[in-house]
Amino acid sequence: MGTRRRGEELEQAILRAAAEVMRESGYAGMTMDRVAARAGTNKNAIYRRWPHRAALGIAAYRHLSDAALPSPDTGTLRGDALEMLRRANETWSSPHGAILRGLLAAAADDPELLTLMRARSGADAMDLAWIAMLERAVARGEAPAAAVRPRVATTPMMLLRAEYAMRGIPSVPDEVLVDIVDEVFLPLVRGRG
Amino acid sequence: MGTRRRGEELEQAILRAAAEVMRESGYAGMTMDRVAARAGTNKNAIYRRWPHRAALGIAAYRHLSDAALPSPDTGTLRGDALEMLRRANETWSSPHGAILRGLLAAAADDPELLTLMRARSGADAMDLAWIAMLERAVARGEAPAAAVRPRVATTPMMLLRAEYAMRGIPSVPDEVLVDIVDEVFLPLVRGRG
DNA sequence: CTCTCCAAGGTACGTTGCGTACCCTACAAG
DNA sequence: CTTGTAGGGTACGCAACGTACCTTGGAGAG
Repeated sequence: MGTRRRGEELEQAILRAAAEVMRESGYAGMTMDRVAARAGTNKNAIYRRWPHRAALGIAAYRHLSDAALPSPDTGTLRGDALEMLRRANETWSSPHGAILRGLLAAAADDPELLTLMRARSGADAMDLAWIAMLERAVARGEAPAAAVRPRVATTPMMLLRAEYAMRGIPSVPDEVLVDIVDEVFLPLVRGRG
Repeated sequence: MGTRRRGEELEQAILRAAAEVMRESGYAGMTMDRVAARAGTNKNAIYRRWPHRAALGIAAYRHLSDAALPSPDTGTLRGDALEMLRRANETWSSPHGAILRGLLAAAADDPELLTLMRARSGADAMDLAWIAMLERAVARGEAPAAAVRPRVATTPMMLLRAEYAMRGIPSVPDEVLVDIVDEVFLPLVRGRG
């Protein structure tokens, strides 16, 4: 027989299996027995590594989320902002996003898990991208330097997230994205001049 | 013995029991057996009325949520806005709010339940209060008429909600509320002039 | 080369909680 | 008085989580 897997190798196999199961049936359908079976091992091996299902789910999520997209550079602040929102909207409304929402719901009342999620889902990197975007706009003379503030930079994504929480969810219509940019973000940036 | 309860009377008893249990142990602790026991009946009577636990939870939630507070009127737009946010923050971070979050998490992937929640939790009434607030500010000459736009009015509450989703939750620090008002809401309103 | 120890495998179990099935009983209406 | 319907009691099936315990492979020390 193939030699018995150990340590790192086994760990990767479990994570891969968990990711596959989540892709097929979402986080809700990711049962420990199923993951164990799929990975060709048993629950012991899993529980020796992660304390509970949620932790495994979060750990496995990174196997789905791939490299961060490069920051868009359309030449205008409006174009960049819209592009960022559109990409985020696409990601969140994909099957991929459904999994993330499932995880989020499961972690919703456990702050410890929530911070884990934050780290894995690249929310912080996202904020930095918005700051960078604003700085480019300032360099082009398109926005006042005073507009480069964290609260301003994070507002559009925050609004998009809240929009998800309110609606049934799947996908936010494009008009809303345009609205967020034209009615909130740009006035906010320009108002600082 | 007291005569056997039926129809409306029994239904109310069940809802009251469910609300009590939720108050004590949150939505997660609201098991069907417990509710039945507390109501002095059995699960049959419950399942004859609600298809599943979530539906009962949502139905019982109205027994906790009481009348809407009156809109604040501090004399300044800034004061009103801050007061609204502070009240919302208090409500959401109370035990009461914990229950609501639990319900929300449970309903998160069922659009049908989500709309039910929206109706019960009075989110729409909230938006109207913000519009009214803006109109008073316009009447006082404190804000340009062009600032009375739905997207502007809903932005602070949206930001607060997103803040909850991001953090572990319980309570958003007051500085954040001040920030939302001073860094986003007021500039947005004034920028319209 | 052998021994030893730990991680992995196998399997079964205890527990909780949802939702269902049945059958018995009170009570209201005809 | 009869009868149908809603309540009550109870037990069950089932899915999943998390745990216990024992057996076995195989890597590394001596």
